[in-house]
Amino acid sequence: MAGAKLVDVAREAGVHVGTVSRALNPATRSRVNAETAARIIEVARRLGYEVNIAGRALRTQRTQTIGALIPDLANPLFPRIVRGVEDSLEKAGYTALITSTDNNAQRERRMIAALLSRQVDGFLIASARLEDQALEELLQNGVPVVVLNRTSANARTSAVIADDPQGIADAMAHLVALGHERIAHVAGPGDTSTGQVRLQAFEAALDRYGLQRRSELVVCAEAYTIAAGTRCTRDLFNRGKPFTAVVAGNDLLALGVIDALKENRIPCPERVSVVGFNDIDFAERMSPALTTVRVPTYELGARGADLLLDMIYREREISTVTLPVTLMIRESTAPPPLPGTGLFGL
Amino acid sequence: MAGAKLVDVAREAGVHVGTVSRALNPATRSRVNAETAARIIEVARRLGYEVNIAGRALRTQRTQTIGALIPDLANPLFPRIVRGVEDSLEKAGYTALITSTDNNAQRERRMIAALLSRQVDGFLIASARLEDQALEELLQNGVPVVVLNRTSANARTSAVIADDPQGIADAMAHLVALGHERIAHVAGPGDTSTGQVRLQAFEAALDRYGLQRRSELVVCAEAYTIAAGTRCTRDLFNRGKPFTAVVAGNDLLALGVIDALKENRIPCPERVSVVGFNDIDFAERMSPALTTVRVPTYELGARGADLLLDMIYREREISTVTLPVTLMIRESTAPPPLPGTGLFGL
DNA sequence: CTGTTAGCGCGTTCAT
DNA sequence: ATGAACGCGCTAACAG
Repeated sequence: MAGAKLVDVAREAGVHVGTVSRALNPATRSRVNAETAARIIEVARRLGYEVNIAGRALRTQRTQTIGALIPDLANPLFPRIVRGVEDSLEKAGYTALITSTDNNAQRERRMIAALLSRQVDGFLIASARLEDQALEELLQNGVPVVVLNRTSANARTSAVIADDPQGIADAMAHLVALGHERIAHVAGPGDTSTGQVRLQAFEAALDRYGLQRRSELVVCAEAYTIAAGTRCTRDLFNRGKPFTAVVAGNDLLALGVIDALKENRIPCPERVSVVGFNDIDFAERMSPALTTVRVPTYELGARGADLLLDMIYREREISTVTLPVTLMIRESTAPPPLPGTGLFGL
Repeated sequence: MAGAKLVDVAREAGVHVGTVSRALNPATRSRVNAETAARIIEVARRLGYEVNIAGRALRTQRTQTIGALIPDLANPLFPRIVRGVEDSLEKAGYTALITSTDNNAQRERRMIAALLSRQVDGFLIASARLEDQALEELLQNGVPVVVLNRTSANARTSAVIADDPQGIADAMAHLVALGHERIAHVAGPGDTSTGQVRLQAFEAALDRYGLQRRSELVVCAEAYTIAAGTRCTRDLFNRGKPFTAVVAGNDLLALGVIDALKENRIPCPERVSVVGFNDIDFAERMSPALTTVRVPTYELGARGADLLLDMIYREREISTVTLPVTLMIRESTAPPPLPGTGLFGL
């Protein structure tokens, strides 16, 4: 196990290092006599030889390592994505350097520099903003990048995303079918594609069902966190416009909404329904169990990694993969209260 | 940004690469004229020079990268630990290669091989088993290792763990104070230190309070998962011995216990109280909010990383750090039902 | 089919 | 204080 090198294997097998290198690499193995190759492989195994990736990297300019930028591992959405990434990468002998960015542009830059320094072969970025300077530079320098979950304004990025418009459309159809007419939206941050796209889909649905767009019923969160969801909902209350349902930009925001509701002793879903987005782990165990849009997170990560490997090896052109979503109806949505019993005497 | 090398900086600064190397490394900077050093640093900055870690690694035998073995990122316990690890490492210019092992010994071996191949400077292992062949080999080969959360039977391992005995003792004191006498234990896997230590602490508490040890009220889970918790609780039911409280080996098992209770329409905490361990994110938002033992997870990761860096740089001797825990009393525990109204007519 | 050589980018020794 | 040269482990190119 402890560090035999090519030269050790070569000496032991009575052959030269070049031959060993060729024998051990499946791609070049055909260029060496089958019997000697077999002997070399056997010796390598016996000596516990493992290639030194640093040495190889210096020569091939490939580390077989990619960098993954994750906004916040504590958001249960991301561990699932990471898991998909890992599984896809492992098949190709790749490994991921995973870093949390905290949605902090400065920290993100530091992380990218650290990863670049480690000669990663490409980036998987789940923390992209619509206008993303760092992402822009990466692209400019021809670094292979695949954006996950969110997109950027830059059209030249490959991406794997969920069908957000469909998800919001399904959520709205569900609420309208229940009888809701005054529906609020706690949108994700405006500098993320998910924030904007879902907001647009929300407004499109309003139009579709002939419901009035009310700017007082839309509030934009500064981050995808529970605390932000709570703050936004308090805002909504302060505006004094009645509503019977809230579509939240994601599940954490939805949990924040529910917290604010509890603060004000407003029962969910009896007086206000709440819908989330992503279907994070434990969403169904919350109180109340969260109605939300399920995103195939594992697959999202796996497909993203596959796409990136394609770009690294085959210099494939950019492409966007959109994954289907499913509305999960649980306990946080119900028909609106009867007129006269609802919020603000609605 | 795009790959300036030492030689580029040297040419631009009208000086030789050796000098540049010395000027850029804080440790050797004193050996070079202050003015030229300043000029070199300026040029490096202007050219966007970033050290090539692969090149450095080949020379120094150090990659400034460590490997982290995590059983399951989807268990909210671990993202917190990882975050602590990241923050500590970043201060030292280190990065972590994070891999999920799934508690699968074979997968763990593959991951270790992949990390070794990448010349990681050390390992942070949160997936240790009591008898861990792979860990044993790492230690044997003098690879710096710090074990997190769990320990192994091998005394030569440095470790950062929570005060499990105290946590269980607190949980038991709480249940006994509420009036519980028939307390069951859904223990973690017997091949983990956490499983064994918590079980022992459970039995010690039974003795302390003069309660009878009943083997029918102890069942050992095969994994730290919700599903395993549910299966174990069904087992408990099948044995037909009454109990009014369950101490679970960790929070996921506790959630499984609660699921099994719901299956049988047994209200928690009215008829059976449940205590978990770890205080994972969202534990307080579950239904019912989980009474559990809080472990300082972020600090656990941060201290572990510090310890590992110490071992790498100062070849420090092995040591164990034990972190204090806190019982979080919430909604899943309550006094036992009155005799005659309880489970199995208790 | 295999041996030989060179060089990836860096840090360090030795010499000046 | 700085230049020159070497070698870390590996693979690619070229001979033979």
